[in-house]
Amino acid sequence: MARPRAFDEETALRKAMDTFWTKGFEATSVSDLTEAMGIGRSSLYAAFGDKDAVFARAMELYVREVSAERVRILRTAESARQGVRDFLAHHIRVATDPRTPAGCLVVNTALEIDGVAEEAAERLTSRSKIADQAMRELLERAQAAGELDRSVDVRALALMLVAVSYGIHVMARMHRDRKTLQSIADAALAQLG
Amino acid sequence: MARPRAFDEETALRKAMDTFWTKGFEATSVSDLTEAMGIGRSSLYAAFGDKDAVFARAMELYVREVSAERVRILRTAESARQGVRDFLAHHIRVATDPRTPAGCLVVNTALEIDGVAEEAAERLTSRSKIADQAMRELLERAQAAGELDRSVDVRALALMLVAVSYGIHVMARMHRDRKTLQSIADAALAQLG
DNA sequence: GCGTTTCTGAACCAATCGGTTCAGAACAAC
DNA sequence: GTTGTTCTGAACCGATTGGTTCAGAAACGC
Repeated sequence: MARPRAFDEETALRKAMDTFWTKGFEATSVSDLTEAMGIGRSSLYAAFGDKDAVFARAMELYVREVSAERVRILRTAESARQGVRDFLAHHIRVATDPRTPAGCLVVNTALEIDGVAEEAAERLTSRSKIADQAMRELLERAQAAGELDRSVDVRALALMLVAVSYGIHVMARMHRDRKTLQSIADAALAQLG
Repeated sequence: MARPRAFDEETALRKAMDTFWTKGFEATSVSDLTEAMGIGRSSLYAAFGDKDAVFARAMELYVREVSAERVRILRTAESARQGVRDFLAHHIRVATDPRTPAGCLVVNTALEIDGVAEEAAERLTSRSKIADQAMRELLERAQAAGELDRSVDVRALALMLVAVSYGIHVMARMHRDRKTLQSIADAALAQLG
């Protein structure tokens, strides 16, 4: 029995996510946030706490909607080749989608926040390990199935493929040319026959 | 016939470079700079102009000392395999050197500055293309010499290897484990037989 | 309608931001 | 030592930062 919130929390959070994604954490002021989210200052503080909390919630949203899909792709893949191809294609699609900011929020902030906020960096690190692990397990399944040679170091190869996805996001911030990024993914795929 | 500068410009610039490298452009205040450089505020403005100019000069220094060496490695390599190995090894060495901040100043700022400062982003982009080109030319030489199969797309492979180097810098900001990064480089090298 | 609760916009806070000014110390040439 | 120049530290600037407060509008159950 009270006045209901005039804005949808998730909609507002999505706007905040876009802002952080585009400008980075440090360059985004609370005024930038309230403007993008279309809410007042006090509403923001009442609903979320402070700027750090908004960022944490925005990152949660990103991981839930974007990163999680990639892990799903790896876990449900029927072959290493198909899984890696779809994994990289998803990275490229998000990185170059004109409806969303360039690159990847996680990669952007991983490079920005370290050396400043220790805890946030650690959260990111542990999150990134989930994808590392999913990639490694996919390659191990492929090795067991005979798709991949027993002699290859799956841990190293898994991390290398994840590194390529990071590199794609860095390049997406520089030129944002879909075809170029796709050719990079193809070159990486050559590793899998 | 005047009072000489009490600080060495390049030494001070190197300190500024480290600060930007560690904290990023936005998170670094002018006070951070003067403290790290060991000079007064007005000395900084008299000698360099403003914060943006200090950053530009620091970036110049980085490119001159760090990036240029990588291009040299690629241009003087005797084989694609040796060149790429040394190229990636240099990236890893710099990214994990305890005497310098983690990662790569160019990669860090490429992700931070875009969408904020257009011109600076463009300068970075054109700089990065120098390394792209050197890598491509190395692979083309290898192809002409028969080291690399004629069927491979050298442009794509070159960009893929550069993307791996970017990915290595992202990972260096996350964990900074030299051995892990080296194994990634080894996995990428497998592409060259 | 009423009363209660919660949200909201605007005013406000100290602190810090990038940037400027200036009086005087420090040094080189003579 | 004097002169002429330049560097330096500190005080200062308006603007903006992240964050708080509060009076009143708005919406619910009744």
